[in-house]
Amino acid sequence: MIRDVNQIPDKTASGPFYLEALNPEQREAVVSLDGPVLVLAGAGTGKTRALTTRLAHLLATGRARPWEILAVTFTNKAAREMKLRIGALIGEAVEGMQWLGTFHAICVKILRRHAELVGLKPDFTILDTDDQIRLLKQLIKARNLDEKRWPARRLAGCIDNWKNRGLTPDKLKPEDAESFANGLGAQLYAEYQARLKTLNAVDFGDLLLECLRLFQNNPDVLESYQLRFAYMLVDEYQDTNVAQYLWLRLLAQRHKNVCCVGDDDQSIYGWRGAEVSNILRFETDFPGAKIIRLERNYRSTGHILAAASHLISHNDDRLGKTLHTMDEDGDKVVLKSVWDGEEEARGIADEIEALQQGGHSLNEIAILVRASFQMREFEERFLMRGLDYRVIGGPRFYERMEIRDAVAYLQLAANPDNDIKLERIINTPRRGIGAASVQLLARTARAQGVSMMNAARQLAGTDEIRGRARSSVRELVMNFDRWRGMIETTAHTKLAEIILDESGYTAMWQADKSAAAPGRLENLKELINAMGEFENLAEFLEHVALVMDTETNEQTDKINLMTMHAAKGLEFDTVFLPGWEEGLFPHQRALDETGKAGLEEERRLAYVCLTRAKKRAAVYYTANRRIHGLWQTALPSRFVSELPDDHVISDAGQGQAENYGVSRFDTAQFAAPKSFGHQKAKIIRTSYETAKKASDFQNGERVFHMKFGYGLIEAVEGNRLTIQFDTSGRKRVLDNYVERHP
DNA sequence: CTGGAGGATCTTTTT
DNA sequence: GATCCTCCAG
Repeated sequence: MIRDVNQIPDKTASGPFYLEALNPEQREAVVSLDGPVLVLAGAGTGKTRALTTRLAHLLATGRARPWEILAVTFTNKAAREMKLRIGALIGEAVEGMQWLGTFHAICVKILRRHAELVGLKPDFTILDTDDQIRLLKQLIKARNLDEKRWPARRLAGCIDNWKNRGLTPDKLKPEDAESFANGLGAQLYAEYQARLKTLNAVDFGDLLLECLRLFQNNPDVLESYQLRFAYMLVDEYQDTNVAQYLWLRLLAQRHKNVCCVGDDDQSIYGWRGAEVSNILRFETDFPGAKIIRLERNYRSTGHILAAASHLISHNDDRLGKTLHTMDEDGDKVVLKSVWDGEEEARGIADEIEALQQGGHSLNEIAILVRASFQMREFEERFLMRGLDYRVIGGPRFYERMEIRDAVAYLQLAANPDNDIKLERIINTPRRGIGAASVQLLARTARAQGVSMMNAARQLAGTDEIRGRARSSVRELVMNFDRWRGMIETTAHTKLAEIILDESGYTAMWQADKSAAAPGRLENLKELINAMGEFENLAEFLEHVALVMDTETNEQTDKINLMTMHAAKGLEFDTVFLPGWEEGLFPHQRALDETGKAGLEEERRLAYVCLTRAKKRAAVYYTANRRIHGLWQTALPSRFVSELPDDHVISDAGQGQAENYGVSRFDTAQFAAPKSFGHQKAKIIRTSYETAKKASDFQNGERVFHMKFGYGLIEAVEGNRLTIQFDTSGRKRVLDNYVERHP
């Protein structure tokens, strides 16, 4: 949020009151209503304010009525917040904005209206990831593929990837299909899609793709939406994937009043299909687009902003922005070297206690980690000290096993033909219906073209299933028939209680002696509670499918603990950044799998983290870290050396670093750094060279690069080569991505 | 069909 | 080190 103290109202401002609180660039972003607009909004530059004001302005000036505006966000949280803030500006009229939501929510809305046109029934179900994996597992098994070598999880990843790129099975190129089971992936993908159709189901990726297909195959439908959406607005544009981009471009063709807001430096979701290039090519797609840069930062003090800006300047692939702050210099970014994770957690807990004693609120303190396993050490330490903390973006409520099971029961009561849900709960709790019986049900259902519930109803009366399985199947069918009959007559919360009770699901957890069981029972109670917020069962189930988080407006004072990714969009007075070590951050896997692009994304992550801090930022790195149960010597992250000396203060704690001698953990090449400041850069360079030897390429050599083709080396700096490529122009690449051309 | 033992695996995560 | 998953014996 913006600190109003720092907003410098422009004296020449005139017009509506809400424009007065904006700086000239923000105001430009608000009043440039016609034609395509790209707002490049740096971290902390009042993006959300500009964006919500723009929407309010559209409505207040009568340029558009609420239902003529399409406003898309990525998360439900962002959609909620936007709605709240527009409401604060314009009041009730915000309720009419029925097209404000996530990409997925908007697509569902459109798809339900035109389901038949894409071969679905309007009550199609939306699969969650569990269901998806289960289904894929069946398909892989049916092909007699080795499940170890080709896990369903990985196929799900591939399919997700393809869908993000807008690739339906028919558009898949052989080289794409190669990524799973030597090309079999393409066939499995096609089978999976066919299976979804017969189940009258879609997965998350399909919501976008099917909507896209609907538009492409039905020009009249497309036109009706193009006409309806007089103005379009997209938040976090740097996070859009290809499918979303195509969807937007199609809808914007008519009025071309599309406003995209984003920041290429904050693109941290490349690994799940986000294409920064969507920002880069905006001007090409929408000729005459107006580009507005928001570069006045209202969040961080001078040193923090300077450190972050300098760090991100190491990236080649960026549009380039220069952020300014009117704020004072403030504190320098603190750099701390510690022995290991334990000392790191202890040190941060100490700092937090000191801040707390100084009257600072814990709510204004955050710890941002690269990987979730790093959280444990902090949680243990905080519990020990009695410091309250909350984990942001941890395992989500609706993703918990017991909640998914319970929801599956409810979905099945609402729609007994939902085979996927039936398979999920048919033997949970254990009722003696094993794999063999389930197989039989599935086979019978398939043969007769009916749902498994119907097959179960038939088989319960024959001898094909024996013993306990048979009586259980019969009982289950009868139960569901009864529960279904109660939907109209019983309050949905009451019905949920009855179902969980009579099915034996509650009893299953009551009998469970594991430590997690009481918590699960609590969660089930909470689920019933949450259902009360909805009118009826159907409404609740639609919500569950799309909105995986629950709103929590917790007011108590707690330290915020989260991953770096979860921190995007948030801000805190004080931010602790532990674990800045090579391999952890930047993460080794990012480097291995996507090379330079991966490194730059990690660097953007560092930038996002630093710019979360308003007043204080502290970076920590350990000399030793235990990963997967093994102790490893850690090298300071290269990002540490990319922080500018002028804006950083090195602090070896209470001198602990000096007191440690060389330990059994130290390797010959690297001992824990003894002091910082001027020596910092040198130590790190040494470690680099041991880790990654200087290039043995020379100027004038001809080389080949996987992506850019053949080229001539023009310069060598360490392991970075500047190459003039024959067809792709001049690029700087790392030497391990090229090979000598004979 | 169920439960226990051994084995592989372990970044980030929204919808 | 911890957890989730698979396999196998009962």
